[in-house]
Amino acid sequence: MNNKSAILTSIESVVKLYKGLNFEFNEVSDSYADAVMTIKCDNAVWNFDAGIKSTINPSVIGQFLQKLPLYKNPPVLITSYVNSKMAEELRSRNINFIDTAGNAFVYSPPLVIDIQGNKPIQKEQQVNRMYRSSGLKIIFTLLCNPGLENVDYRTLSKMSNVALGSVGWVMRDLKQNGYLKESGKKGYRLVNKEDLLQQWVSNYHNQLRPKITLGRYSSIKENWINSLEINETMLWGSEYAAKIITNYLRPEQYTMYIHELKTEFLIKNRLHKSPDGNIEILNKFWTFDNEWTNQHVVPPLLIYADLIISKLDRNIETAKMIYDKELIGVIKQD
DNA sequence: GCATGTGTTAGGTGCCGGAA
DNA sequence: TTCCGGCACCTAACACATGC
Repeated sequence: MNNKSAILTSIESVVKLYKGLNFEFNEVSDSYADAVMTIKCDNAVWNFDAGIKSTINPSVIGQFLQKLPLYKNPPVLITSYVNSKMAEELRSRNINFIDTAGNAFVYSPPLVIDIQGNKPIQKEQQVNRMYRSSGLKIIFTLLCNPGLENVDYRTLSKMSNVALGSVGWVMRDLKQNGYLKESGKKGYRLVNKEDLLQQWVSNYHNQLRPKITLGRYSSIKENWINSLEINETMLWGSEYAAKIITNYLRPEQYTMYIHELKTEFLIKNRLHKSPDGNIEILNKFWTFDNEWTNQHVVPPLLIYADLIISKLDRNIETAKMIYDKELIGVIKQD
């Protein structure tokens, strides 16, 4: 049983406790929904397109919002646990959800379900190493460099900037989770990349991004962006990178990925720490170059992830453009 | 048989969260 | 605030495979 089926099985036993309502779940293999949830009450019937997620965080919400136009029925998020803060945010955005702890918000008048305050019944499952920071660095390298799954571990460790010892553990997890399949003479092949990409985006926000964030800055220079001294270790991410590759977005936030942030760089560009600044600097965690490096732009996967996390409509729209233009071709090569 | 390349793993280190 | 234990990650050594 995969993770989604396990969550669905738990949900089925939870919703039996909702008196007067009959729930049915039918798994589907659409590009947007994982299942169709049907609620019956007296003679009334409601259908919902369900997205099943192992966790809920801002990036998952972003991905969910990106797919909204595709849903045929009102959508509902099904997950293991939604904490009270996240539940409040989902309610405020009118996003339906049900979790395995028994919390739910389903608003489709006259049907209204709003159950709060239930705590998770079991401790979170042991997290795979592949979704820890070192694992996420390796997966990022693999997703950005198709065919790299058969290079030796030392090369992969250098490109991903993780220790050699970690590579073996992560590759083992990728095999165990069905993302790395033996393919005869060709060695191993990365499969199910679309799911892996979405998992990467979700976990990047929680696990890796906080560790590589160096801080927020503002510049005291007017028109600083035009006089910025760019060096070879600095790449644009998020909104400004999206502007460069799509020419669609007008950036309000500026995200830089820098290999080693040096004081001279800050002094030259007159950047100073500011919690509300519109310049965010993060550590560039990978060492490989690709076609985007010359344009001082991070790989599209990272731009996509940062835009999705922002949860802003225009950014999500741009993320979808980048997904369709730059990512779908790579992940469909199974 | 030796050199080199590769994957595995034991032990050390540092970080983080919870308890006092 | 400090201490402590658990955990993730890294280093370095080891074993094995391969090619000359």
